[in-house]
Amino acid sequence: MAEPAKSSPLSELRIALPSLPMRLQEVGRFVAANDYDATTRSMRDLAAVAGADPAAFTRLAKAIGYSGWDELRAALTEARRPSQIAPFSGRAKSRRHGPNADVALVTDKLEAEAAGLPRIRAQPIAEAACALHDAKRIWITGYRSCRSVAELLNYELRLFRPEQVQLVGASGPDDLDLGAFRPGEAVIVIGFMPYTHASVRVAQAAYRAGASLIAIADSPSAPMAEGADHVLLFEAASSPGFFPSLTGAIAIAQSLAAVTFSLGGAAAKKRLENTEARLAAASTYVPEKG
Amino acid sequence: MAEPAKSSPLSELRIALPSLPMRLQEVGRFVAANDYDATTRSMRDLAAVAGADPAAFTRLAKAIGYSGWDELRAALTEARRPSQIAPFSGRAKSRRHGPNADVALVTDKLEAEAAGLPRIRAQPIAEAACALHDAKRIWITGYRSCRSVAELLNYELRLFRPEQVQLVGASGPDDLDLGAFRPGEAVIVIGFMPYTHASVRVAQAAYRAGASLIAIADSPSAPMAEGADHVLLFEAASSPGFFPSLTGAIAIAQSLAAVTFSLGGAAAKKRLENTEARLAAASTYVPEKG
DNA sequence: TCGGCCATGAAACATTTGTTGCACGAAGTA
DNA sequence: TACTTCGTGCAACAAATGTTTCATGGCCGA
Repeated sequence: MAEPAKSSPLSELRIALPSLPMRLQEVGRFVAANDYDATTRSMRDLAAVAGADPAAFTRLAKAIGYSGWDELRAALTEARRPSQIAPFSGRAKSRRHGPNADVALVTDKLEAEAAGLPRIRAQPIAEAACALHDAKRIWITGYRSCRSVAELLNYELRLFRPEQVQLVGASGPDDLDLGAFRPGEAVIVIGFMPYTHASVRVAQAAYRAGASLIAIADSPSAPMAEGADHVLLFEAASSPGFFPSLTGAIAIAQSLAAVTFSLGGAAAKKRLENTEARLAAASTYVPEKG
Repeated sequence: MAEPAKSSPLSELRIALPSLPMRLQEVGRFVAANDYDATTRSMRDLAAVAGADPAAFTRLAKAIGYSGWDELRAALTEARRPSQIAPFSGRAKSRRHGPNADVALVTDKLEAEAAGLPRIRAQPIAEAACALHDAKRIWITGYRSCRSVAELLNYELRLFRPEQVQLVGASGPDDLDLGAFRPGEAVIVIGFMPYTHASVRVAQAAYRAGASLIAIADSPSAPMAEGADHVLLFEAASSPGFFPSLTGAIAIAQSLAAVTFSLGGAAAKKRLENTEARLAAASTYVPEKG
């Protein structure tokens, strides 16, 4: 197995955790979850809160390679120390090569992802949400990498409008759904350059059927945006040569879902609560720990 | 004289500073300048660094109204505690109603989405990408809303490593895949609170199989992160009452894919070009217009 | 100059801290 | 069953912590 990065004491802890005795695991989890208190409060205090023996903390520290709790705590303290340098901002774009070239690439990529978000316009999203709110039925389309955005939107909208939201092509060939569009329904198409024929076909079908068309795209001149009632723009192009950025599209999708939910009022809230209750009853989730 | 705002112990300290004896001023300034060490290291340690008498710290605390150094330190500790709520700080949640309430909501939501991005750490992503690069096979898991992230990652990685990347559960029940994990393979699990049992099961299976485990999660103490070789953190919690934010997870996924591609070098480039050529030949895309 | 006052450092104090030795009990082995 | 190993809680330990006391020395007013 590859040598795990010893970047942070927390990661060392996490790696060793599963191979530890049960009580030590409990304590370890507690430390990982409350690492701030671990650095500030005393071992006995922590033991009292965690409901464990103080000695367990010392044993935990030794089990993962420290000489004692003091040393582990010191490591945690250093890891938590507020970085003396700014996290991002005016970071010099130096060394394109060298040992940390990968890290620089990640940094660049993240910056590129973040750069597009502030330019997203809020007004069209709010208007599109109103259209969704009024729609008797909502169809969602996205191909290739945009499929993930479409599925997220589908998932979130179905949380509170389960019967009225549907992915195009979810229950058979897309073409079957294209004939099902009706006036009073809404069709969402997500895409960016290069545009797939399939998405354009969906948009055209929606237009012809008289459904209100919402396009989430990277350009107002995108072919799916032709005839659209609402066009929500994001910036896909980022670092050249790599995959286009989808964070903007995701942000739009989530905002859209949030506002639509908000417009749904008490009824939507009720539906969401029902859904969550059902999931909880099916014990889908891991119970939260104290 | 107006009672000064007792908002933070540091401000109390600064206010009282000028009226203190000289030595206490020095110590006070030292505490204000090194408040992180003040909360973590011991009084005697601080005294040694500051070149002052340990007793001076006790006297300082009493001089500004605390019962002793312990109490002052406790106050500083609480003031420094990472806020479990509202990294939004002093944002006035004004006009929640009115004509443009929806637009305001969109704006808030978008800001919340963007806020988490700068805090993503690049180093672990680069390390995880190396692990992916070395992996003979890559499994990807995500449930509920995280499924969209998993599918995006799957899509992008398959563009240049089609035979080696696979969604868990893509070709049958998840349980079948869980037994297929092998050492030398990589398993990516994406999730945030509340965590699904299924995702935890996948993580545990990966750990037991000796595969390298990469967790993309909202907390280092997430159950899927236990035993993980790499943990990539994003912030899911945003506007309360609404769906958690996935932009951070998407940004991480895309950075991960980009660096992995970069590590692939000429071979990966070739594969990607082949894939694109095939798509073009199938006339998937709408030709660009001049 | 004297006497009171306060700031200051050093040492002694009681308390709390992290650690370790020990005993008990469960789980595994011969 | 008898023996060993290991995990665990308890209690005692030495070290370190924050606090207090005391002695010293400088400062100002009488």
